[in-house]
Parts: sequence; C-alpha cells; structure tokens
Amino acid sequence: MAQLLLVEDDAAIRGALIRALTERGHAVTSMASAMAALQHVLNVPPDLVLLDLGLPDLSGYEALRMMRAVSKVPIVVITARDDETEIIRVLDAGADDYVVKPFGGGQIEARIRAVLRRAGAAERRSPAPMMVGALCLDAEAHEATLDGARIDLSRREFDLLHYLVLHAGQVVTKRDLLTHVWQMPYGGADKTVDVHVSWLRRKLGETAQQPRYLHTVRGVGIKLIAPP
Amino acid sequence: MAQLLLVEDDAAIRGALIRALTERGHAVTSMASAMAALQHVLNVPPDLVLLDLGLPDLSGYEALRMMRAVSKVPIVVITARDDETEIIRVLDAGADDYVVKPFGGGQIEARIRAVLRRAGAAERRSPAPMMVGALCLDAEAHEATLDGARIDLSRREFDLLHYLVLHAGQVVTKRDLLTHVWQMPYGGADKTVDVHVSWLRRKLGETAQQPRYLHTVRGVGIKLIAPP
DNA sequence: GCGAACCTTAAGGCAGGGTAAAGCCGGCCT
DNA sequence: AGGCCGGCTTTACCCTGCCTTAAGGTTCGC
Repeated sequence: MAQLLLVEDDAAIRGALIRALTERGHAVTSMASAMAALQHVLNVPPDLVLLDLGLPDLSGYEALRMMRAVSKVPIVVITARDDETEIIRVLDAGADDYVVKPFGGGQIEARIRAVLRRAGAAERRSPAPMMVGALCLDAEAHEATLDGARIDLSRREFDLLHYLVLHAGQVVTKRDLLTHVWQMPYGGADKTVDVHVSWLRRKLGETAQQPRYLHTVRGVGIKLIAPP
Repeated sequence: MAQLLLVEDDAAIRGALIRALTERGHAVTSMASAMAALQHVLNVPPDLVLLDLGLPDLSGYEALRMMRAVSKVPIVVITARDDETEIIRVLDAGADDYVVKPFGGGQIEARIRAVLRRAGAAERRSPAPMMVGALCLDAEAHEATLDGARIDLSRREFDLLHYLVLHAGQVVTKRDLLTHVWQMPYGGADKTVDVHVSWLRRKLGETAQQPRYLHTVRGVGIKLIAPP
C-alpha cells in the first residue's frame, strides 16, 4: 500500500508497530536512530515517516526540523508527551500529525491514511508555451506573439507579462508584482509597475481606457483576461 | 489568514473557538447545524471546516460523509468521544484530523495550520467562485455576476458583498463591517456603511422595501440570504 | 406621535492610476 | 577611452472614479 519509514528506538514498540502496519498491507522500513533515518530519507524517499520523539542520538524535535528542511515527506509524530505547548511546537516545526501514546495500531494506520490521502494529490507544471486569447508566451524561448506576430519585449516586460499570464483571470496586486517580478520587498515604490504596465499596453495595442487584455481593478491591482 | 467554517452547536464552545481563532488572524464563519453547513460549503467553499460531531439535526458522521462526498475541503473533526473505533471510522470517512475535547485554542490552531499547509501544497487551485442564489462572486477575479450578468462593483462594494457572502445567512453588524471591510476601529461613523449598502442594493436590482438578498434587521445589522 | 434607526441623493475632495519626459546605469562598438 | 544606446527607474502632472460627508426624507418600534 505505502512505503513507510518508522523511526523508533524502543524495540518493543517498534516490533508492535511493524506488525500492525505490515498486517494492514504497508511496507515498513524501521530504524532506531534519527541520523540514520535522515540519511535514509535522502537516499530512499519513503511515502511517509513515522517519527518517535525522544530518540537517543538526537532530540526528536531536531530530527523533525532537519527532515522537514530537506524533504516534504509527510511526517507523523509519535510521542508520550501530551502537553499543549509541545504539540504546537511540533506541528509548527512541520509535522503533519501528532499521536500520543498509548494508541492502537488501527488508529495510527487511519491517521497515516488520512495524511497520505491529503498529501497524495501532487501538482504538475507544464513548461509548454501558454496562451491567453490570441496572446502566446513561450517561457523557454523568452518570446511572445500576439495574433501570430512577434512582439518585442524587454526583460522586465516579459517577466511581467509572464507572471500575469500565469495568473490569468485573477487580479494581481502591485505588491505581488514587486515581490515576484521585481523581487524586492514592498516599500510603496510601485510607480515603476504602473509605467511598465503602460508600456506593455502600448505594445499589446491597447489603451487603459479601452483594454483588451490588461484590465486594472482600481484599488486592487491588475488582471489579465482574454478579450471576448 | 484563512477562511474557516466552524460547525458547532454548543454556543459556549462556539464562542470560545471563534474568539481564539479570530485572535490568531483567521476569518471564522460559524453555524450550529450540519444541514446549513453543508449548504454553505457548496455555495461558499471555505479553506477548512471545523466540524463538531454530535450535532442535533444530523449525525455528525453523516454530515462528514456528505461533506466529503461533495467537496475536497479539509475537515478537522472535534469531538468528546475518544475511543479508537470512532477515530478510525471518522478518519476513514474523510476527515483530515481528529481532536478530542478538551483542547486549547493553540493546539487547534496548530493542527489547522498543519492541515492547511499540507492541503495548500497539493491543491493550490481550488478557490472556486461562491454562490448565493443567483448571485456569484469570484474573489480571485474580483468579479460578481447576478443571473449570469456581470455587475460592476467598486472596491468597497465588492469587499462589502464579499464579506456578506462569506457570512451568508448570518446577521452582520455595522461594527463587524467597519472593522473587517473598512478596517477601521468602530467609532459610530457607520453612515458610510448605509450609503454603500444602498448602492449595493441598487446594483443588485432591489430596494430596501422589497429586498431580495440584503435584508436589514433593524437595530442589529444586515443579513444576506438567497431569495426563495 | 415621537425619536431613533435607516434609506437615498447630491457635492466635494482626494487618492490611485496613466503617461510623458528626464535621469541613471551598464553594455557595446569603434 | 569616449560616446552611443537600450532599458529601468524616478519625477511630475493630469485626470478620473470613488469614498466620505452632509442633509433631508422615510419607516419602524414604543
């Protein structure tokens, strides 16, 4: 069913968990130390990690943070500690769930399934050229065409249009543009954006009063949509 | 931070949760019945549902299954029952997490963040437009349609309508509107709200005397509901 | 019937956005 | 090196649309 990595130093618990999970159809790899587990996650990424806090060689919390730093693998934490502060700390460090001992094998497995179900849907992105109306953008070739005719864009203009095409149909704020296209922190210096938008409009053959693609939404931002 | 839907029949718990979550920056809509919540999820999809099992009108379990059948929205279940069988049943019915009362506001919020983190990474493109009756609002595109026809709204008008739709079926006070839509402290300067509501009504094709969507509740506030 | 809460319209002011033009910087060519 | 040039930013000014405020009418509850 799924490839699980169990990190647990207590041999008794480890054995019980391995049995419970294997019975239910999972493939379980187990290790007793956090360092070994970290190494393993990097080399043979499992579908999910079951991590016991309170390991001998490394604070479980540290292990969790390091694991999260190098991988997005789902992590379910097992522990004996039940205080609220600890739960919050662990979840905020990147754990997907937190189960307090003692627990039954059934619960653990249900929680694993719940986390896997949620993590399962992964997203894809296509590097192909994209189109909005008669506007075509090829990110690789750094080229844009409108109605089949090539339009000449500077680097910023292209990046700007690229970002707008990626978010076609949604309103994009100047703040978004400054952070993602200009890659500078927002400091109210958004006039530059206005100017570039103005230039883009000119090259797209439209005006602010009669827009075809670039519609400004006053007080919010700008929106790229295909003309009707 | 996130738009949460809280389904809880106990007024005391509901109040406490609303306070705790609002303080931490979330926008909370609450309802006491599962049927109302189900309807709301269909029309105005929230980012996450906090569902109490043990509701009066419908088995919480049934509510959970129906909600999951029609939507992939993340669901965190709250309950007093702590037995293993129940936990497994609920998680397998599609819940993302299961928290047993009593719990602190901090823990609940950490768990919400954990689930949102995981769901957000997988399904970034889920913000469907929301509907109340023949009124449709798309927050991303900042666009509203009524009976399929586009209606032109200013920024404040849109934000106002957006807030009302998010709290469809509930009475909203002017104080709420001033703090959440206008983002100013309440100082009795609520005349502006009246004016904007009036403009909204005009654009929605209704009058205060013959309302279809915007019903004023004298002495309390205003309520948006779908016409019969 | 009185007061308060609410509705509607109109007028003024301001902020957000558009664009031209002037500075600024770095690359490129001779 | 010097000068030219394309591109990015900044400045300045205009304009438009929207928000607020004010004023007067209307409805509701008591």
